[in-house]
Amino acid sequence: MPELPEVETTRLGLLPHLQGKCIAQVTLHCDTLRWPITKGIEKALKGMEILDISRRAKYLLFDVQGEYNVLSHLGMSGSFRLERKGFNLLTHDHVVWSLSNNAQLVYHDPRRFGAMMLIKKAEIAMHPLLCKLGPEPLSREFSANYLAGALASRKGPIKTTIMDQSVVVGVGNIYASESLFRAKLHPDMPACNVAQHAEILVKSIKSVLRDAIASGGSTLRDYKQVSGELGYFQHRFDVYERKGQPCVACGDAIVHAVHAGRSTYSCPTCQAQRGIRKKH
DNA sequence: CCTTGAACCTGCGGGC
DNA sequence: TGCCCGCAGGTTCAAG
Repeated sequence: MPELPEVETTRLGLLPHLQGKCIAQVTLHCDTLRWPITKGIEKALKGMEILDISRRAKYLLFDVQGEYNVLSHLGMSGSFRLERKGFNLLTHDHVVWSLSNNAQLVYHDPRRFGAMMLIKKAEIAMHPLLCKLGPEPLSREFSANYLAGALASRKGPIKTTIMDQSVVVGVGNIYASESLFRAKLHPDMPACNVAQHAEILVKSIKSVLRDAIASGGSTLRDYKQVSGELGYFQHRFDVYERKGQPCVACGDAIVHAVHAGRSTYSCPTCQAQRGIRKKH
């Protein structure tokens, strides 16, 4: 479910409730998500204060007292919510952190593609899940110059390339289609041919992600903000899941395609391949 | 190195 | 009603 905007919305929702609170108890209702939940996590976190929550790519990083931080990923269907003591445990509520003020942090993930693991603070930068990630899309590091260089050796379609987390992090299946629409670039364009349009693509990715964060992310099926409120960026999709509906810019029907097994949506007119003249 | 496809797992909606 | 199929916001791994 979550791309960068949903993870960032989760972080922003959790932070004011968790920062400065102590973890009284951790309860596991499941051993394994995508990987086993770190053995001994209950003991390692007990009594520790939550100092901060940060985000890298689509990972949440809980900075807690002691030797370890907690690295978590929401996979396709994961979410965090806050409850009160005595709450009704739902199916797929896999982990509960009981806080010192009786608030309960619940990790819920039907498909269990997510993750929760301890990592040593000293090893964050070199952690295998984090060390090969590309730049943060909303940072200055993600520039036209950088992207042009990253695309130069890539011949695959631009859509799958911007979803490659070693090129740029945080862009998933929704925001890839939305970004390419804003940039007026066809998803099938070979990535190396997009190097010359890197500036508009960088701007489009940044603006889509910023707008989505400002809207509390997108709720397609089950994603909710920490408060339980739905995201509402889905009401502002230009192309995603709009097959056959009129393009917001030109009125032509949005088309659906598949790239690397994932659905892609685009406007065949607005995103006609740049640099290729229409035949007549 | 780059790319693709399969795998992980559950739930839901559509067609028959 | 029930079953089977395809599909769903991600990532890793193996193989070409």
